Amino acid sequence: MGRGKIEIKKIENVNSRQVTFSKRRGGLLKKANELAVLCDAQVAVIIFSGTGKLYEFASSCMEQIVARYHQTRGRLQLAAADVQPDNQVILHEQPTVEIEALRHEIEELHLMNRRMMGKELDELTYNELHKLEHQLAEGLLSIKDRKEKLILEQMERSNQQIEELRQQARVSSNIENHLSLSKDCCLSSSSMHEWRSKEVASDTSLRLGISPISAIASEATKMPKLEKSNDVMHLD
Amino acid sequence: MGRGKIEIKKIENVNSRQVTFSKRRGGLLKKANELAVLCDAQVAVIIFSGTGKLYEFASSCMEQIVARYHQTRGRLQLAAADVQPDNQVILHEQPTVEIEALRHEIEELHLMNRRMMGKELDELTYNELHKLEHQLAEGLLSIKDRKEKLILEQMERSNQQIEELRQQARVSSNIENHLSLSKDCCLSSSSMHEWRSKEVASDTSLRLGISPISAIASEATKMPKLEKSNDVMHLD
DNA sequence: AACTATTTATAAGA
DNA sequence: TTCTTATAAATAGTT
Repeated sequence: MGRGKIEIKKIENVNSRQVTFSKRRGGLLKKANELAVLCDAQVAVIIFSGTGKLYEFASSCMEQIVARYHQTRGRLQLAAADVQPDNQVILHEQPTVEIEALRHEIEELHLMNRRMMGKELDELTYNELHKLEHQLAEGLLSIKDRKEKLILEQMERSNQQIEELRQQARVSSNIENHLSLSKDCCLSSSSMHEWRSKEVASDTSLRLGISPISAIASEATKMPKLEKSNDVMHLD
Repeated sequence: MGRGKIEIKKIENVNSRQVTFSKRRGGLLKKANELAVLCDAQVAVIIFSGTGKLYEFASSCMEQIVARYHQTRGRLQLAAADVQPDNQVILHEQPTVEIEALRHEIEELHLMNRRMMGKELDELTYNELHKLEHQLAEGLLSIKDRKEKLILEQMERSNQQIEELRQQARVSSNIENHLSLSKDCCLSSSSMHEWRSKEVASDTSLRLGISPISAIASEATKMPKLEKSNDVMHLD
């Protein structure tokens, strides 16, 4: 992508190597971010220049991504080692040591979770608190967006259903009956909380734990308010 | 780079998200390699798809690059990749099972973390989203409170210092000198982010991973705004 | 640091 | 999925 094609081998001219590094580094980090955002992926990039300077990108916490990498990789390595029992197995950890490490990681993740819930903040610096706040605020927005999307989808489905019922009613000339039915199927606050997105709902989603809310907080579950009134929602 | 321009935000259509992920993942890994070769840099890329699948590139050994990253960051790597040649490597059946269980737990915690950051929400029901939102909102409040507390504490310390300096100034009858000094020690936006709470700050707090902002996003670190002007803050 | 001629990546469509 | 192709982006070489 330039005035001429180049072959991919080390650029010998120090100066143009430096320039190219600067340009392509920016390009790589930008693309890493785009991939993470567009595809909801977790992406980490670490770059050390020839002179030892560090550049990095992490779509979320670098430590967490690296930890996840180790944890995923560890599993793969173990599986591979089980398949191919070598004579030299020095890379294997003693199980108790590995268990210790995993427990430690679990502790850290629990701590992170508690902090996201606003607990155990005492040891964090102002700067860290600020980042945490920023991240939670972003997460909150995504969650609100997703909720809104679910509502609108359900709305659409309800409308379709109502339309079908209306047409049936017209055919059977029994209007009152079906009107009372349509009242039941739309937007009661008690049924709202049971909605699921069509395809993806499964048992596992429950197991994968939204952290338990305190008993008191869960009592006061509120009806979501729809800020934007939408044409689709007007049933007439 | 395609038939049309797209904006960089999460692709909602699951299918095209998958396709784009596949294409861009390849592109990113290719470019990572090119940067490493052309510019003689050390490059590592870690990608987790939304479904948890791992993809990676490392211009040399991933472990080595990550270790160098940690070293540069001035932290020890506590991950499970600790290799210590042991003479006593007895594989019991039970530990393997326990390790599997621990890893499973870690996966769940990672998932929870990502969800709190507003990722991977697709499989959650409306009800679950609502609880999650509520919890995050509460957490956010706690964090804001804690930040405010840190600010007020710092404020108080600054005030004391200023008072001391004032008294010294009065004693030495050299007022102008100390006034200019007091100006330096209060509330510059650049120093704000470096504040630490007095007793509890420690190295370990960093390791416990508040997420670093993405390289791109981190350029635009903002000054926290103080919504509430407080008497304590008025130094005169 | 800018500027472009080109190459490369990739979005949309088949 | 994989291929194709029109178009957007990245960037090599130049100013």
